[in-house]
Amino acid sequence: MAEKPSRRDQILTAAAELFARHGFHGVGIDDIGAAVGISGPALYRHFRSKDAMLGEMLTSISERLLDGGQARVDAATTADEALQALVGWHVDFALDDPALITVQMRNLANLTDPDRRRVRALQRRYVEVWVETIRRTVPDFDEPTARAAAHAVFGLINSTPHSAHLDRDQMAALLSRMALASLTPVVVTS
Amino acid sequence: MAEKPSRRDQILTAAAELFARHGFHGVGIDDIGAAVGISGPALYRHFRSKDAMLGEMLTSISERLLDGGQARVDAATTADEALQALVGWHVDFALDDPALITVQMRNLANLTDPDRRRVRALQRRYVEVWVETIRRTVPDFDEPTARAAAHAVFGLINSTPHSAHLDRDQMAALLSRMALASLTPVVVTS
DNA sequence: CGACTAGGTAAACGGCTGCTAACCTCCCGG
DNA sequence: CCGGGAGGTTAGCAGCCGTTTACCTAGTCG
Repeated sequence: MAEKPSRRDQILTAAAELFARHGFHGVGIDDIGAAVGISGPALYRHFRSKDAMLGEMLTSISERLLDGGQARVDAATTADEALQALVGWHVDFALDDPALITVQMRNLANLTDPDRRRVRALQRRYVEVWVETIRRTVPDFDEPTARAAAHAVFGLINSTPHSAHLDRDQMAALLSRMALASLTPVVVTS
Repeated sequence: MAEKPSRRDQILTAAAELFARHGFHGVGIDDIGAAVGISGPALYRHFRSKDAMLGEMLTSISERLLDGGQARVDAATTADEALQALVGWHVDFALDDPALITVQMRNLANLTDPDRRRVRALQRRYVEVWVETIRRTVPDFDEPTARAAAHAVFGLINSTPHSAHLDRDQMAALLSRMALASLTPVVVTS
């Protein structure tokens, strides 16, 4: 089978890589074309515009994140389990698709208005999944605090692309451990 | 006295704000001018080029981060104290200058080659300060792990700009607590 | 076999944008 | 009073870049 990736998908992954490295405006249509072996305007056989590529890229990322996260939480039986699953899910995503994570973090501002609305809505729902899960395991967080904590954990996990010094498994273990520890309820020490 | 900020500095802070919001390529020379009340090419009385603005901006940020961090560590007497001071320093910086932090995170790729080399060198030295401090308090981290952990903590703290739901002091307390907790040595529970 | 389609090309256009040029106006020291 | 530098202005150029156009293949299918 092997399910050869469609041209559209080839283009999207190549573009994601480039956008992640140079930023949306730092990448030309010709660069993207060259990255998949065709040149320049041939891309318009597959996408209506450069903006449309970014739009499709970001909405699909946001959908995958939300769906996967929701599924992991639903599959968990305890609150602690849910949080661990959520952290593991996001860590895996960030380690397996660093380019996509980077683009999602940095290039929201370059979206078309309607696209940005869509992506923002999806992201908000994903954050809500986190907020609910966090509040179930860390009772001393009120809702705004939990939301801020969720964003902080995203930052922690998404920092991945900048440091590839460790191999994948060690990195996953480290990030999961740090993320969970950062969400530990205050403990009175000594 | 009041030490009125020089025109150069006005321009740099305005530009930082714009770069943070729209990205380097997303901001025009005219936008920056308009933000300080003059228009367009007048900026060239103060900077040699748009790239030079970004260069000066990022090198000064990196220098401030390094110097301040080093000073805090030097002033501390114990290892734990040093780590707390370092975290507090970075948190304060991120909360007081969210635009600068954002630009430093996202726009390294837009620097001129020599500028990028300079900034990278400064950043590396700053990371080294963290690595040494972390390793003094978390003995079970080897050096690459400590480096990865440092980057993760940067990500955690630098996520600030995306969530201003809490007021400054609550935010500072939350971020410091989370950052320190994420660096806690493994504890055998139950 | 012919016609249509999918997917590619190279060439050209048009707008945006960084930067330069030419010029103007304070202000201030001798 | 007057000469020059500091700091503006507007007009314009040059180059880049997203997009359109016109054209060229292969396959595919009636």
